[in-house]
Amino acid sequence: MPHELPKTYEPGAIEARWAEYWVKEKLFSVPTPPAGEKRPVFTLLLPPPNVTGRLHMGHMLNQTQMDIIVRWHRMRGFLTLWLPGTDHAGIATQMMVERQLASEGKNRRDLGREKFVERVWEWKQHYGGAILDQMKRLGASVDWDREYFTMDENLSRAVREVFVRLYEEGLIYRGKYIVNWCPRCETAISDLEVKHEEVPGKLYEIRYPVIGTNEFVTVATTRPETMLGDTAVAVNENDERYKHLHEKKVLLPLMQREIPIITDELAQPDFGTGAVKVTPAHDPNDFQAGLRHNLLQIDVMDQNARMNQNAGAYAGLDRFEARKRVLADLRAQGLLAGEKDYTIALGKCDRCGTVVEPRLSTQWFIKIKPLAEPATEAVENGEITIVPENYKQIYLNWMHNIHDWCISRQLWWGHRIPAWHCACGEIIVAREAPKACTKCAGSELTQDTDVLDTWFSSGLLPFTTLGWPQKTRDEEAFYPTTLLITAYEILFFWVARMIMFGCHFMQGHKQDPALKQASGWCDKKDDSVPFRQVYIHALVRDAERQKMSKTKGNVIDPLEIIQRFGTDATRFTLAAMAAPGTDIAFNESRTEGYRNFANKIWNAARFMFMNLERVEPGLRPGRTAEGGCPHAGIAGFETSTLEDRWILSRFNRVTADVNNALKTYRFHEAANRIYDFFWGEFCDWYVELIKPRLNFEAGRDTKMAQIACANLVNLFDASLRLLHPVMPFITEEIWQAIYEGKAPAKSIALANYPQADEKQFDSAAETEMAILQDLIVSVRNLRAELKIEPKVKVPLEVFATGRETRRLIEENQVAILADRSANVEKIAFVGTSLAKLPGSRHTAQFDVHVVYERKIDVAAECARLKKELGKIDKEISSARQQLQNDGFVANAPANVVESRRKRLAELEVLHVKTKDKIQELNC
RNA sequence: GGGCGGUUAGCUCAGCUGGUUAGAGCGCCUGCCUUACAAGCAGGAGGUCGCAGGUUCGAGUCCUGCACUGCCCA
Repeated sequence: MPHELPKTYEPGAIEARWAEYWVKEKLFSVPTPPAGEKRPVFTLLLPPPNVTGRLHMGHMLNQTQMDIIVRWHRMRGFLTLWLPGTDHAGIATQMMVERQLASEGKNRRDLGREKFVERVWEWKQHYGGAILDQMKRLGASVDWDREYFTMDENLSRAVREVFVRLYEEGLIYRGKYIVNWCPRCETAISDLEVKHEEVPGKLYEIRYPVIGTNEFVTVATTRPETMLGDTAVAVNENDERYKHLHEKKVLLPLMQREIPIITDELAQPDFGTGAVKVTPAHDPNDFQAGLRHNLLQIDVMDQNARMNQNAGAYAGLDRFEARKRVLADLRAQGLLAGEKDYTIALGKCDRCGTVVEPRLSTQWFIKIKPLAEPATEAVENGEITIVPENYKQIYLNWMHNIHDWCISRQLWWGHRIPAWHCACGEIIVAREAPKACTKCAGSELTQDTDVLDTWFSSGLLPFTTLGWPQKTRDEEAFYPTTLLITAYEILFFWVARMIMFGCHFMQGHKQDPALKQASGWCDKKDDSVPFRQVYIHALVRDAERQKMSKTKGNVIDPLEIIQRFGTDATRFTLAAMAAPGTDIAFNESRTEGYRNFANKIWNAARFMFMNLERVEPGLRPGRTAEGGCPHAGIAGFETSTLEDRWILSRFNRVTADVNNALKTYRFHEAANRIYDFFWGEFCDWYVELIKPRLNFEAGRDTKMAQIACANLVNLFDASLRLLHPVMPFITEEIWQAIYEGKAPAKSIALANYPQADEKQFDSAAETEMAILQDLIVSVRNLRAELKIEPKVKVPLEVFATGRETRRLIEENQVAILADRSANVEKIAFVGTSLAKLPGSRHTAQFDVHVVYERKIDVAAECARLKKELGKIDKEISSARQQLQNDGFVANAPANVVESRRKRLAELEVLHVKTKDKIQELNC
């Protein structure tokens, strides 16, 4: 089989095959843990993508990070539950199906509510699962057996339960208020669903004649069309300009309606003319003022923001058309006193971009303060930690200024509000449809036509997906969920609401103490929170740092990137660029680089298999004696040489770093550490250094070769496990191949994650290896500078400053002689410094001279040496200055002072050597 | 108006709690098809860490101000 491995890694077929295998084998399904379960648990809820959704880069980043963390926990022996599902996405889904109907020349009213909802379900059956299929292709290791949909019967029942309880507790109320209304979606939306945009506009000044005088009051407004609904003019009580007009009335132009002049703080003397028109039905501030002064509320628009019959002559006009007409008419009557350029903060519907109309309507609201308080405390006192920490303050600020939440939507798709209206006016809120009115016993009850905000149901998911309102073992074991990974954008929409609902409805909940302890959450007092930690990930932008948007046309399709570079490379790109707190400018060249990394791994594997084939089959690692998975480090690694000691030490350090990085969600650090290790140390040095040992020709030491080979395969196995959470596919492919179908687990995903063994840290080996690397690099360097033909072998002269260094170089001559780029013929040791010789290089530990006839380029060499000397001298003076400074010696940690001293000694040696050489060359 | 972030090599970005010589990838230059890999190997050039102060024995890292820039909220 290894013979058949293509020279270039081709991810497509391999990834598809494993993705399917993982799902088919149900590798990531987690049964309800029995009582007495002792393993630590890790629970993660997938932020449900919209059922209408298609995978975009944001999902891909989010899911990559979740999958990394999830696989990492699973491999470390946690009982790891990742719950997938989709969101019914009220407005978006309804829009989708309405569009479909429109193409058939129909609209939802033609169908009627019931048929329409059926139609949405049909649509969902056909197209709804797309994004989950895409997730499967990403390798997301979720428990597909537990997939949820927010409109599922059990979750819907939980939604009704929550609504009824909140209503009974007085935390849900119904009332007529100004809400944000989208005239296109024909529904109310919450404050959060309005996006403000600063646009250039005009501030118009309109003259209202004061009745019984020849005077006018001039009011300033950005929305002249709403004047048709004016029911007062306000001035500030203390404004001297208007004191004489208190208690008077004005005649509203165009409508010829008499309206009072009132005094109210609404009018700021320094804004515009100091007088403002008051339109209680079309502005939230005016609405409040209207209540204060008992003003009429005249609604002049309909649900599509067209002027209605209250707008007199303007009825039937769209609001923007009406504005033009109103202005023209005012101008004609000489009542338009001025227009000034003005920046307007325009509110637009998050979903469709239509300008939102503040509209007076009857809606359901949640009284939020009582819910917000515990949710604020949970974060303040650290029961929930938010990473990166700066989001904590953002969260708290928002919670401190939170407003009541409008939860009703005038849609057909969603959870219908469990309230029934009786002809007598009574409203009955109940879990199931009531038979008769609780007040008049009448049976003519109609259910409220509104549905709930989609976020209302998704806010409940952390507990409803685990069986709430029933008390279940799942809930006891897996709640609170461990972590939430999500985008900043939905911190308020979703995260805050989950915390509020969790703290409220799970109050008093206790997680199974054994599991809680095993999972490391003993220090947490509150088990009502929906999650212990929140990690907020960055935004993925395009290569020019622009936010991706359909309108800009700069959207990068992750599936297309995957197609070209493979899922592993795409995942790696996102992981490697995901430094906490900074946005990702997605750069394709990086992905290309990580595809190359995959190819590098692939070819290293080919090299390994090539050698494995020549060894008895018994050498391949198999099941351990206990029959379980390979242990959590490198098994069966024999350190017989310096490079063995070195790579083992490096592997353990990298393993420690990677585990630490993942612990703190430093994905980029984890990815980069593995990359540097695998490519820069394992491939570039270790594999090269053991090549001489892998010679199986007759007369060679086969025992030595076998050890080298075993080391190689064991190290590879461990490295694959280390990398697996980031690049699940290629690691699975090679890992399975190593075991030739007899792998100790069904998947590398179920093998053990490497843990560092500090006993295998070997600083001495690392220092020695660094000297050896310096020597080899010096020779390569000299060869390049002397322009020696790559094929020509050169003899070397070496002077070692210390006895230890000499021994080191002597003992590792084979390694030096085997280096293809250095291409050394033989090594001769000398007793005096070679630093002065042309064609030599020096470090503080050794001088090396390439014996070669060709003249060096003296001018270039001088330039290099002078530059080097300059650097050395600069560093020497700063080091001396530092060491002469009593404050430094007294205050700096001992190891810092010590290393500075050592460095200075080294620099002094380098100074002498470099200086001598400059003199020798007559620079 | 309030709040938060960014400014480090030609480009895209690392540099966590202040401590040896500021790193990577891509791009660029030079040389190599060396039997794992040209999606590769070897070597090289390239940075007064936005500006000005301050704290400190020591600042890319902490503080203040300024400039430019991005985001969120009202």
